[in-house]
Formats: sequence, C-alpha cells, structure tokens
Amino acid sequence: MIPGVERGYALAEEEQKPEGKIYQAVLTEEHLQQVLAELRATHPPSPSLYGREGAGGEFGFAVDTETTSEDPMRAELVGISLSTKPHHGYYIPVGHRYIGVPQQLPREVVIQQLKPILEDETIPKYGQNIKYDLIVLSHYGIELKGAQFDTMLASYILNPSKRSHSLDNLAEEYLHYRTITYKEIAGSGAKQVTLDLVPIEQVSEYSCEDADVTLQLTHVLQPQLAEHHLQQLYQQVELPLIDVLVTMERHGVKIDPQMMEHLSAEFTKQLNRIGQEIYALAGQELNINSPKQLGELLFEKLQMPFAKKTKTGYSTDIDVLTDLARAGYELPNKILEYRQLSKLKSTYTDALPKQINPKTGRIHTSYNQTVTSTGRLSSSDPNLQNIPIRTPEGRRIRRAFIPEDGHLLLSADYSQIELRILAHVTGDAELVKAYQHDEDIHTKTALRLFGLPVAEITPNMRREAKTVNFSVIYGISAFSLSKDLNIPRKEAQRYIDEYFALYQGVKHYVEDTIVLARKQGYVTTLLNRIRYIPDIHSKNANARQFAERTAVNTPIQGTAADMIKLAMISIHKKLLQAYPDVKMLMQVHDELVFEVPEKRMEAIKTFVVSEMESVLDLKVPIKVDAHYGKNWDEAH
DNA sequence: GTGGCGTCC
DNA sequence: CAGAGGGACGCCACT
Repeated sequence: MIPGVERGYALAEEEQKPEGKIYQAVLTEEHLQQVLAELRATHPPSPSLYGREGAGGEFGFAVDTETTSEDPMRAELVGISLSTKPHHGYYIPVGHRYIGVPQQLPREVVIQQLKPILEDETIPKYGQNIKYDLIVLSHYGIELKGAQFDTMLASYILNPSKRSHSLDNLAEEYLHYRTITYKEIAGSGAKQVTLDLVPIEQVSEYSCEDADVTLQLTHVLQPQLAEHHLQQLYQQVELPLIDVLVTMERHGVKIDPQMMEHLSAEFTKQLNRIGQEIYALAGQELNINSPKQLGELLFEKLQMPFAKKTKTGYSTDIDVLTDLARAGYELPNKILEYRQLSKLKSTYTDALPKQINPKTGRIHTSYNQTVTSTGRLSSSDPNLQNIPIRTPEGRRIRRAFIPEDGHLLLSADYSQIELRILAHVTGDAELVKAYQHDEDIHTKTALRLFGLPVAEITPNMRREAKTVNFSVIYGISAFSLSKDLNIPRKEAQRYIDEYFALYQGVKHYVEDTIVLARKQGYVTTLLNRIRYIPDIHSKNANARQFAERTAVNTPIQGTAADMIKLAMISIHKKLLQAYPDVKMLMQVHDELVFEVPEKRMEAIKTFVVSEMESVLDLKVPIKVDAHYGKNWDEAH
C-alpha cells in the first residue's frame, strides 16, 4: 500500500467522496421498488435522444454483476450493483450463502423485476467489460440491451497499448481515486474465497463502488473519445462487436474428447520411445523439457558448438537445433521431434478436453477485445487462435474440432489479406495492378528477384519470394531473411533491394510512415484506430528500430483487424435475422469458422464470402476462400 | 513470478 | 558493434 493513501478513499482531498450513506444494500421489496423507479427515471426524455452521439452518461445507469467465477460461462450470480448518479450505488444481493447471512430478496423476484428495465433498449447502460455481464445475465434469462458504453473498451480505443484497462487502474488514472480491490474483499492465493461467502456489507461497498466508478468514468471517457475522433470506431465497430462475441462465446465449439484422448495416448507412446533414444544418444537420463539441462548436455558434455546464448544460458531453440542437425548431429533432430510431440500433448490434446464445459459439453473460449496493440482480438481459456495446422500430427488435433449433429463446419479466410491491404495503403502501382488483374503476387515477386521468365520459376523460387513478400510487412532485416531462407546474407539483402526496386510505392510508404510517426507520435488504421509509438524518438537504436517496424506494420495488421471485425458484425446481424440456426464459432485473425446445417451450406457459404469480401471498399479486390467439412481440418 | 520455448496469424 | 520479425497465449522448468 502506498503510505498515506488508504484504499477506498480518494488520493486527493478535493476528490474525496461526500460523507453519508451513498452505497446501499437492497434487502427489502420496498427498497427494490424504490431503486427500480430510480432506474426507470434515467430514461432519456425524448426518443430522439437515444443513441445520439454525446448522449452517453447523461441518462441511463451503470450496472455490474458479482459472481462466483471469472469465467462467465461458469459464474453464478451473487449480486447486482447499479449506479444512477456519481457517488451513489445500490447493491442487490441474491446469492450470498455464508452462515448467518441476512435475508436476501429471492433471486427470481429480483431478476423478474429488473428484466424489463435491463432489456429496455432505450435506457442506456454502462459497464466495465460489459461482455462479461451480458453472458452472466443471459444465463438468468436477461438479454441486456442498450449497453451503450463500456469503460474498458473506451480506454482501449483511447490507447490500445496500455498494459491494463482494469477498473482499478482506470479509476486511478482518470478519477484519481483508489478503489477497493477484489483481493481486498475476497483474499488472495490459497485463502481466496468466492464472493458468495463474503459478507453482504463488504461486497456491497466494493460492488457499489465499481458501479459508481464505472458511471463516473463514462462521463470522463465519452468526451475523450469524441476529442480523439474515435467515436465512429467505437460506435460502429467495437461496441456492436460485443454482441457478436457474446454469441460466439456462449455457443462454443464442439470437440471430440475421445479423439483427443486417443491422440494423447499415442503421443505418450512416441514420447517414451523418442525419450529412450535421446537418453541412449546422451549417455544419460535428463529432463528433455528443461532447456537448462538440455543446454548443459549439448554444449558442455557433448561439446557441440553453441550458436547463441540467452539471458540465462545456452539457447536450445528450434533454430539452434536445426542448425546442429544440418551440421550432422543426430541428437538435435530427436529433441526437435520430442519437443513437437510434447507441445502437442501438453498444450492441446491433454489441455483441451479439460476445458469442456460440463453444462454445454462444448469449449467456450474467451475473446478479449482489449489486449492487442493493433486492434486484433485475442483468445484465451483456451486459446483457439493457435490450434496447430502446419504438421500432419497437428492437423490431427484439428480433426477433433467437429460440428453439431446435422451440421458441418465452414471456414472462410481472407486470401493474402495483409498484402492486399499493403497494396491499398501504399497505393503501390505494381501491387495494385497485380491484384486488380488477379495475378499471382508471389510469382510476380519471384520474376524480379530471379530475373527469369515465368516458365523458369521453380516452386522453391516462388516460396522464397513468398517469404520476402510477407517479411516486408514485418520490416525484416537481411540477417533474419538469410536465416529464414538459409541463404547468404548478401543474397538476402539483394532480395530486399530488388523487392523495393519493384514495389517503389511500398518503399515510399515505409519511409513516409516512419516520418509521420515521428511527427505525430502515433499511426492509424483505415478506420482511424490509433496506436502511439513513443519509442520512435528513442535514443536507443534498438528500441527506435523496433518502433519503426511497429509503425509500419500496425496500419496493415490493424486495418485487417478492422475489416474482419466489420465483417463479423455485418454477418452476425444478417445471420440472426435470416438464419438463426447458423452459428459463428471462431475468429482466427483472417478466418471465420461457422457451424452450418448441412442443407443450408451452399447458400451460407456464398453469403459469408460475399459479406467478407465487400465490407470495405479498397483499391484492390478482396478475396475470400471458403471450405467446409466434417471437422476443422477438412474445412481447410 | 520469470524465462525459454513453441503454436497460430 | 550489437542486434537484427509484426501480433498474441500457454506450457514447463526453475527461482
């Protein structure tokens, strides 16, 4: 704790909340009716005000749910807090269950009474990470509508690179107010308990404060969005995306746990076999999963030449082991094989079945909308955006992702989306022309790199050109490209030079973007998503170059993120109306996966492709590939 | 909790 | 001369 600053109190004298009972626990029917009347009274006076820009915060109320779990798909409702004006809050406990708990209003009654207000779209609601509350409330028959402001999303849109957008941090930053933390009322570590076991008086103070702070933050953040011209991105993209993500997360995806178990058993056998081979070659037993022990074995006991070091010792990563294998050593290959299987088993075939929700029998990832600096989504618990696909063993894991009976999986992915956006953003004549004429961009680059006619371009030349095409987006160096392609550094540099000689618009874009980032301190995407690049002025050359690559990459990656978000929103709205039995299941950055009734597949496929391709009008055509099948692997 | 490593786009 | 690829999440070992 910071000396002199007690939790729950303002940091500065003038910021202190007024004295008096302003946070109230609601325990009687009479009190509840009073609260409901107050909530209804927050209705905007005229329908024309609803949804009007700038109306946020003037009417409506903040809402927050307290539950027994961080995972909304497993959470049970403990209480609901509401705030209609700053420094005021109500907490309605419905699920506390400790010895000596006072009489609470029956949950069913509270739900039934709150439902019409929470579902009234014309009454604005404010929340912090309101996606969570939407999912929890849905399990009690409430489809919250009118969610007009999410403070976490607003903070993210204002500055996506911040490490945290938690309410505690937002309160401190924007209100200079230190909130009661979750740990302070629930404990931490082994002593942590769920909120249903914490006294109502304590949870009431905590929860009312959260609703209160959320309301206050809405007043502060809403004008800031307007100032930074971020309202459109917020209203047109991030806010409507919440409903899409809620639907996806709630529905979940089906996996075949038996198939996973079978794979795990098979991997175990192979791991044992390869492990024995490794021990034999090593002349000792060791923990192959320990980079430390592995480094000591390879570079001390066996005296292999070490290529690079980490902060803590020898590096034993895939590059190092591959180089050693190329040099003729047998052991590194075995270790690589072991590593791959070990990864697949521990991260996927062992872990995924444990994530099956017992109530739904499906896997419900969490899509986080406020993590990445570029505007992409991330996925966790479990992460469904890094399911293997490259190797045959990996693809077997994808085969365990299956549709509901009578359905098929449809996968639709943007073809070369970042290169197409590069063409649009840079306006490069050659790139634009190539895409407008539907040419093979990798072959086109290969023609230049190798100075040969089309007929003489080998698949390997095209592959190398493909690597160059993609590497440019990331701002790769000749050093890394040479390692990637296993070619001399000079040759790699020649590739890069030839690339920029052909695509001069890209060269100019790279230069101009760095200059612009220096001048304004940030870069933006097509939809005006912003990312600050403070290190662009760093005197540390490394940090500065990193910042320059970031500045160049972010508008590309971020615009691709904008595009697929728009597509998700559009598809969601139209699907809900026309085909409610079609479900969007997953997003993997440039891919959307759907669960589709077999009979409807052809129509849906055509619809999805058309929506994804047309959601933004760029200088170049956008192409989407779509496939379907009985599992996620087949759908590729 | 941190670092190394590996999976994805 | 060192460091030299954008964005994520999760598992394991080790401290």
